[in-house]
Amino acid sequence: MEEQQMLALAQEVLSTPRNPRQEVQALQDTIYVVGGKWRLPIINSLCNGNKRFRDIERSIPGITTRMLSRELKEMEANQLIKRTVTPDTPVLVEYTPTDYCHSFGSIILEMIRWGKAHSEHLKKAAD
Amino acid sequence: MEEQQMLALAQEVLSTPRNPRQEVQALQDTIYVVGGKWRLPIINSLCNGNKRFRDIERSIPGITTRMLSRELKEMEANQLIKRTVTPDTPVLVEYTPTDYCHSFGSIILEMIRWGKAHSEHLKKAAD
DNA sequence: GTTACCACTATCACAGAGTATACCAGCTAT
DNA sequence: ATAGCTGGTATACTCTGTGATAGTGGTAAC
Repeated sequence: MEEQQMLALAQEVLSTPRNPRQEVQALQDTIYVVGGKWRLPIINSLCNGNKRFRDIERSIPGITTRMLSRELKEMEANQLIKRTVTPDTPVLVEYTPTDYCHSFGSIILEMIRWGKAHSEHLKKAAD
Repeated sequence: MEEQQMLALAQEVLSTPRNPRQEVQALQDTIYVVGGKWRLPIINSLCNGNKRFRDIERSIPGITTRMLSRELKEMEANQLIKRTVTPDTPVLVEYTPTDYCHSFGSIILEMIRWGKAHSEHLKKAAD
């Protein structure tokens, strides 16, 4: 990415809203799509290079096999991920994020940034 | 904000993760705090300048008085907003976002960006 | 005097998100 | 052979976030 583009992005990101109606709709759409406790952590895990069921499971504290299984199925149906089975022995199942899936990257990064800042905030407040 | 700072921000936003353990924790913390259907739309509405109960309500499609009331109360308890009562006649109640509340700005903007891009995506797919 | 706005609160009810636990078939290393 | 890995399913349960509906007390306009 070029410097110019990055500046433009930063400016757009930081600009003030223009059309509240449209923007609240966009916001609610996004909340609907990434809603729930597990979508974004799963996408994050996949984008971090985890491909196999148990690896993804282990990378997300607190998730159960049931929830992971359910979410992966739904995300495959929604074209967010691709499931590939290699029928060697032993069988290998791999989940890979699609381009569409990668489009959540900025949201996830902002949320990680916020979470880190928040924990710093709590540390300081503990003094 | 200076150009230098903005560039640094853009670079940080777009950088690849380093510490997956810490980052997944930060992500889950954030999801916990902004979880639910209404938090972010309410914060967005407040940041757009809405102060009064009915104004906020009207600015968020689908929300009920009950949910708005509940969320506002909890957000006040969590120092996200300030509630000010002016006991003139008629009584005036105003909700204003705290600095802490403003810290969600980047997340909201990214989600609005995603939502807009998503609707463009759907329009194109309709062809 | 009745309609309507403001700022809510109360009660009831429910789907479905999420949890807990157990289990399965197939493979593999010891 | 038995313990452990992989990639899941099945069953049962909780629980809470959310929705629907109604109502309150005060003010003000027509």
